Amino acid sequence: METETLGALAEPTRMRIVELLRNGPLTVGEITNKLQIRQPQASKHLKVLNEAKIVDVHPVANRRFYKLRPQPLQEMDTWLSTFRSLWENQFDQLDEYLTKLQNQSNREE
Amino acid sequence: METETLGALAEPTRMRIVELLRNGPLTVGEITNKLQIRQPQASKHLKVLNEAKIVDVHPVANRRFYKLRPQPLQEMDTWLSTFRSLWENQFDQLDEYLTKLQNQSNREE
DNA sequence: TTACAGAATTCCTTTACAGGAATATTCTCA
DNA sequence: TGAGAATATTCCTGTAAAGGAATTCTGTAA
Repeated sequence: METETLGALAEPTRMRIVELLRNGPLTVGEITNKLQIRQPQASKHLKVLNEAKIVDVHPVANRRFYKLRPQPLQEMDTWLSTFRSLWENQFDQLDEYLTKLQNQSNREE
Repeated sequence: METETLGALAEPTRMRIVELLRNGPLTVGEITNKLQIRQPQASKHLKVLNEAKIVDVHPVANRRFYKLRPQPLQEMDTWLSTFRSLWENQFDQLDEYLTKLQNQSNREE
């Protein structure tokens, strides 16, 4: 999967934008209002998200609606799925648990 | 979920380290060799991953074994699951499909 | 056409971070 | 204790990226 996707999401404001768009497309102005940021910053962040193909633009008259694209997030999900055994496997969980226990007793020495 | 997790992974070398560690713990030297990078860079990247709680260290004699911690990746997975309807839902897929079709016909004009 | 609203771009400054090279630290074992 | 292997840290430099402010672009409606 693309590190560009992660890089684009690794910025708090952009994370919030993506979370907003989970509920459907929004215009730049709506995003600006909901996040209480300045319009140029919103546009700049949206540009980054757009270049990372995380969002699409749909102009309607004077406005531009931004909308989530499934693909990059889906690719992240697929990539993460290759790690799922780390926490779905009982033995690994037990292992982590024992490690924590051990750390605790170490601290007591 | 933490943007720190995403930031740590949004660097190609660190992604590769995490992917290596999927198969089990490795020492700094092993990572250095497998990735063909310099040892200080390996240590530096591991430090970032460690501060993001993506890896744990287990000293054994002279070496330090680095091991994946499930939690941050699991949190990413949980976060992504809130977007899963974007690509699991038939209607959304159809919507994307129609959008692509429309873009194609636009290009032909 | 003009004026205006919505959105994008540019310029500037500051800060964070990556790699290279050198050096320091830590642990083991003879 | 001293040497050496494994790893971490420091210093330097270049670069990318974020926010603020100002400006520009674009489409709409009168």
